[in-house]
Amino acid sequence: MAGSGDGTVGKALEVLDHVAGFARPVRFAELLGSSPYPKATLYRMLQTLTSTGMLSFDTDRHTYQPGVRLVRLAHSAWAQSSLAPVARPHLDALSHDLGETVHLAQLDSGQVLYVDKINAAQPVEMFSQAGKVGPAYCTGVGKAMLAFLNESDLSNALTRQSYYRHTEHTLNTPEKLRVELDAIRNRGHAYDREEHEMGIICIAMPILSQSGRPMGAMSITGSTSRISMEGLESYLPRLHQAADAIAKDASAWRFPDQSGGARAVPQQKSEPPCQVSP
Amino acid sequence: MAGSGDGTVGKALEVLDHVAGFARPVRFAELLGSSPYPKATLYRMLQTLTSTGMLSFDTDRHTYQPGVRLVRLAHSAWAQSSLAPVARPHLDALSHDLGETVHLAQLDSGQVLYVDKINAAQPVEMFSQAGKVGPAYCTGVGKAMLAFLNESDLSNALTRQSYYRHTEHTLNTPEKLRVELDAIRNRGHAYDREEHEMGIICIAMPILSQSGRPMGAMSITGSTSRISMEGLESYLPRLHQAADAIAKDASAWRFPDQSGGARAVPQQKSEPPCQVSP
DNA sequence: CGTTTTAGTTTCATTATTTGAAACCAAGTT
DNA sequence: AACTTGGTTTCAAATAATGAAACTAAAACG
Repeated sequence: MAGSGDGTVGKALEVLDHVAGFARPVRFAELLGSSPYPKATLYRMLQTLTSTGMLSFDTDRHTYQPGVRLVRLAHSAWAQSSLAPVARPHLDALSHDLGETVHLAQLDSGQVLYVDKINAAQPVEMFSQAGKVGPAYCTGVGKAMLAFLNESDLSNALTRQSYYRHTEHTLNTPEKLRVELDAIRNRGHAYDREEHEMGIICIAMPILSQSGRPMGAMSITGSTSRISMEGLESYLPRLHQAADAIAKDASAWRFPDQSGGARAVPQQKSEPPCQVSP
Repeated sequence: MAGSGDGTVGKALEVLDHVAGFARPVRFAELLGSSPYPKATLYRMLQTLTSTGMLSFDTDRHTYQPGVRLVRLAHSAWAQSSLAPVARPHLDALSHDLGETVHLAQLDSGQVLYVDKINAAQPVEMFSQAGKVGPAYCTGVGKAMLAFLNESDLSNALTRQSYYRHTEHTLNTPEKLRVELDAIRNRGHAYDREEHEMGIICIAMPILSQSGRPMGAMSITGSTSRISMEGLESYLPRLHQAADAIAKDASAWRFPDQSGGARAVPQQKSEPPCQVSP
């Protein structure tokens, strides 16, 4: 999707992804070794990304890592997304009623991106959970979304899966997966029968737009030691209701204050209307 | 910092900020009206940003907004930052012991960027809190960090403040602020006496690196209806202890598994080692 | 202690990309 | 049907990115 064809900016963002992909601070030489770009080019790209705050450079350790500017931008992305903020109260209610862990995910270039999580047991889990990516072919939310993709998007997505056999239950070929997706489409919801991680099962449901496109998916997750698939299945009506409600809210949703007025000026930095406590 | 001088990538990121700054979906024409770039240029930049997933485009409404790819990148930024993940257990403990709300912030181009929050009362508050930005000149954490900046960074930061008078207690000139910062430097901690929001007070302390540079700041916040400044002040020893502990951990911190081995390859997309539940 | 490696930075002529005025197109309006 | 508003494409000129190679700093070595 990105990269070749998107000019200099695309390349720079590839480098950014590359750095982020290491999931730890990384040195120039390491990046160079696994980069298609020649020394000087990579060097200057890192310079640019650093000076723009997308990367940060540790002068002591000589390492690069994703910069804080991203956190700021991501907040804006999350808050404006039509799904996550709207879904939050529904997820809260669901998790509270059932006492189970609830996930909300979207599809991002063939992968599952978790955009929210309400954990029944532990208290908070911020970014450390939202923003994580996972495989689509072997998770409940992933399969729930894939099942409702149109053929062209689906075949595209299917080629992007690794089909790594995480457990003995993993559907590890596109063929097996397609059969499962057909079943999910008919049934309206998906299961994860320890396909990603032994001991973890879930029941998931897509959140569909009016046009039938999957905007996201939500799941109720449990460990086999605590709950059976039948137990999860008993939550189906409640899950269905929540998914519908979210779909309705998200579709209806127009951004607060679409007010016309003259040329609106963007919220400038550190301007009056601030909402954060000290 | 960014922008002019950073070539095409810098310009593209300026546009990204511009879109994010609106804090709502925006149309092309709106952006054009408040942009220094000519039509065609802006148009192509938006195209590029959209095709790279940094922006998303709503085809129905013809609006742009920050894209989900940012959420993914930000997760990586947060998880790798040497401060936030390390501080988390300390903040949890502090908030739990005291039953008060605790913030963790860093300075980002003269502004306060909240990177974590433990809320005593309400349960979860994810992204909606982390990633938010606020003013430095009228918040406890902001002043705590400013006070320990070196002169050149400080004078730079001081020019970037809006000095908007949020409340009657706001220090609304650089001069008044400098006097306060001197006091904070001597005292070692900062107060927010309803300077940002009436009814909200806090006590804040910087988290200093070995070299004395402020890596971040943390605060204990309360509403005047529940607690007095004297009440907050009684938490000082505990706050001091936590700030020291975080500083120590963050300084000592080296990224887990700096393991040598051959050329390490970045975690490729949807590869085996996945940590997210379904 | 001087030498060799390794890691990171800069140069500069070449090449490719970005730029933006203007033309164009497609909906809606009057 | 003519007009406006909002968005997209063109194309020559201007600008920026490229990368081989030269260079420098700082470790590791002998």
